[in-house]
Amino acid sequence: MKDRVHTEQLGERLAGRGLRPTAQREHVYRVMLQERDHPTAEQVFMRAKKGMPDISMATVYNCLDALVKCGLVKEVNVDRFAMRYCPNMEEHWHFRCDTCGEVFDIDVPPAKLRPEMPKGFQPTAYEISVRGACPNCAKAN
Amino acid sequence: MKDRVHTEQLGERLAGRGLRPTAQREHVYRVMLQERDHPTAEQVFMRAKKGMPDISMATVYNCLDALVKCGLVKEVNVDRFAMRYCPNMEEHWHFRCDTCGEVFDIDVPPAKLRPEMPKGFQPTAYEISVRGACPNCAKAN
DNA sequence: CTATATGCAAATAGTTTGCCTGTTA
DNA sequence: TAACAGGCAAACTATTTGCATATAG
Repeated sequence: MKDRVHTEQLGERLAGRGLRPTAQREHVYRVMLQERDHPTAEQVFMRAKKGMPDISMATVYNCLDALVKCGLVKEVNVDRFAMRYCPNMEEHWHFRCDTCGEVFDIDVPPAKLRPEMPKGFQPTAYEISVRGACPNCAKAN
Repeated sequence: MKDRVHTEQLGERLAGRGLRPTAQREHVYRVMLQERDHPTAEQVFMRAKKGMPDISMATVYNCLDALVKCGLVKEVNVDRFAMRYCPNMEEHWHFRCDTCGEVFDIDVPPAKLRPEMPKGFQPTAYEISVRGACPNCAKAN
């Protein structure tokens, strides 16, 4: 149900940016909402092919771009490897596990979200990511 | 003088990691200390060629790797483009200007440096980068 | 003399682009 | 029917690798 609401938003959101709603964009968005993790474009591609076997990698990039432009998905850049995409639009931090490579959302009290900058700097986006061991991997040593 | 001290450290630091001191590694380190900015490997390569015309790109990567391994340089990953290298080993944040692309060090009171994580997470590195307009570009609108 | 580092060129990974066809408003 | 989107393959950028030669311990 919640996904349905989101999917209906999609058309308006795209239109607001002069972008057209297409089957591929809707499908990619649906795929992004299905698992609340931080897939790479490659992973989105593989998941998207399950319901739409002919979709191409270039289209996945195009769709993800469109979703980023209309504010439904965020790009996350936690390491030197592939860009990841995050459907959680709440302002939050990321924790990347050095052992399993997984990326976790860290919810943070609003007061802490926007650290002060020296005067003159005008921040628009805070990208805070922490690396280390996630609870699972820390337990397993 | 300050650089000289650093350069002398280099041999021991490398040895401590089982790495050999070479002319190239010393030269790349010297280049890193000359301008306290956040060059990409490509930029380090171009600067390094001035004093050592035959150095190769692969060697620049090797040298930067060696410097990272022995804790004299840090990798900085502020966008989806090339990795940057930072000779400032003090714990600090980064500010990346969306207009000019420049990366600035932001010194932060120690209390703020290591935000708390939910229990179970064991952080080893905090990578905090903020994007927006730097003082110069903000002034120029 | 043996292990490690360099230089070069080729390989790779992630992403973007060009071109032609299909689809949307 | 004009502008935009999709599919495919080729191009591109940043980085890594393999291999022959050079150098450090």
